[in-house]
Amino acid sequence: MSHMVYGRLMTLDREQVLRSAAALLSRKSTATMDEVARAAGIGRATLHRHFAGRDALVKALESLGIQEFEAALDAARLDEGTSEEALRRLIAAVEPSAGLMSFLVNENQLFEGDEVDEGWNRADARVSAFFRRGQERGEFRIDLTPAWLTEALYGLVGTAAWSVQAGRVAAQDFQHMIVELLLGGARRSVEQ
Amino acid sequence: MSHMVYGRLMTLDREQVLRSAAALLSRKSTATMDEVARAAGIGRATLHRHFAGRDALVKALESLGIQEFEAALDAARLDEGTSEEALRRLIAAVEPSAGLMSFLVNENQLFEGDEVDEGWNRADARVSAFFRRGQERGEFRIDLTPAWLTEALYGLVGTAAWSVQAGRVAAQDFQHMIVELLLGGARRSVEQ
DNA sequence: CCTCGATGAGACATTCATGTCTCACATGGT
DNA sequence: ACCATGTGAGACATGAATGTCTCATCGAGG
Repeated sequence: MSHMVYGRLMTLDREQVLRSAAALLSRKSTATMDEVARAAGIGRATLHRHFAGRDALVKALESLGIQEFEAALDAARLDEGTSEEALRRLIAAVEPSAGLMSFLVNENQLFEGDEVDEGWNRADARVSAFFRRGQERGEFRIDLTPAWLTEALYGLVGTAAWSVQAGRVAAQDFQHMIVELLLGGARRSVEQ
Repeated sequence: MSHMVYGRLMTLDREQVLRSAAALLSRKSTATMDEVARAAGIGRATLHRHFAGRDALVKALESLGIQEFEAALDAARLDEGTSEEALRRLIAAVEPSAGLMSFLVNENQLFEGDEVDEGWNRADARVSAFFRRGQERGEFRIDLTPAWLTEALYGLVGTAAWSVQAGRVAAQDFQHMIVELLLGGARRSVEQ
């Protein structure tokens, strides 16, 4: 039998389809179900067999994105070392998922009042708590709220992912661009 | 006659319709032509009389956005005073157009290879040149490229506009959030 | 008061993405 | 060799947004 149980683990096929869908939709968020299928190298009918519809596909992508982001949060060990080191680890861990996250953030903006996936709230809380902790330690300035720093983090990750995608900045600078801007800003500090 | 010449100035009606369309589409970028019409307090047929179709409407919005952004660039007098002061003026001048700009930036991402409006290139060049000048003056750090700083500026403006819209941050903090993060970053500097 | 122009409402055709279904085919397991 | 399951391709219905058209109405200007 080629299918295993649906649960914490998913079928290899499903996983691969989801990956290629993420790659495509990160570039072209309005891609058709047919385009998604072609990109995955399968027929549209088969795509519909895996995912009931576009909504189901997007929800699956959302789960994947949340899962990857939370894995990045784990891998970053946000409570170890200085906040700066932790942030560098987080951005590094998040880089492979940046395109998908950018897509999902934009996608979530469309559902105005509707309830957002609880996973996002969990992730938001962890990021926000990280910034608050850094403030309490005296490592982050306190005139920028944790909520704004969290949003700015998402925004910069998305902007960087898109800028790389569009060829406007070098892919190898991804982490440096985000971390340096987020931490130190554009101003050239005196002691530097 | 209720119509004046179409040219540099547009009909008051047209202008107002465009404004309300900008306001609506900034919040809900997928709004229908019918919704746009209702929001403007006119019928769908009338909307089509003003703008041949959705594409024409978006193009008109793009022109409006570019015009407002270039006006903000003018008003900011980017070559007067320190780069920091100039950036503060720019963000202040851009605030009223932030929602529209955010919409247009996201919209432009959908037209991958297609040629972008030349107005954007002009504006991009001015912003990019501003950052480069600041680097040459020693006011901005040189390890972040002008291209990235330009993209980050757009991204942060859009993120801030959306965060305010979503009620996650206070509207009155708009300028401070963007300018401080963009200039100084989140790190608490020693001399502060 | 009358006329012209713009409008709103609605009918209508068209296009496109979606979702469902059928059928022939191939591949893998028995 | 046989059978079953998954698959691709295509036909088909559906719904939604778009674009076009007509017509009755309203209002301003002559």
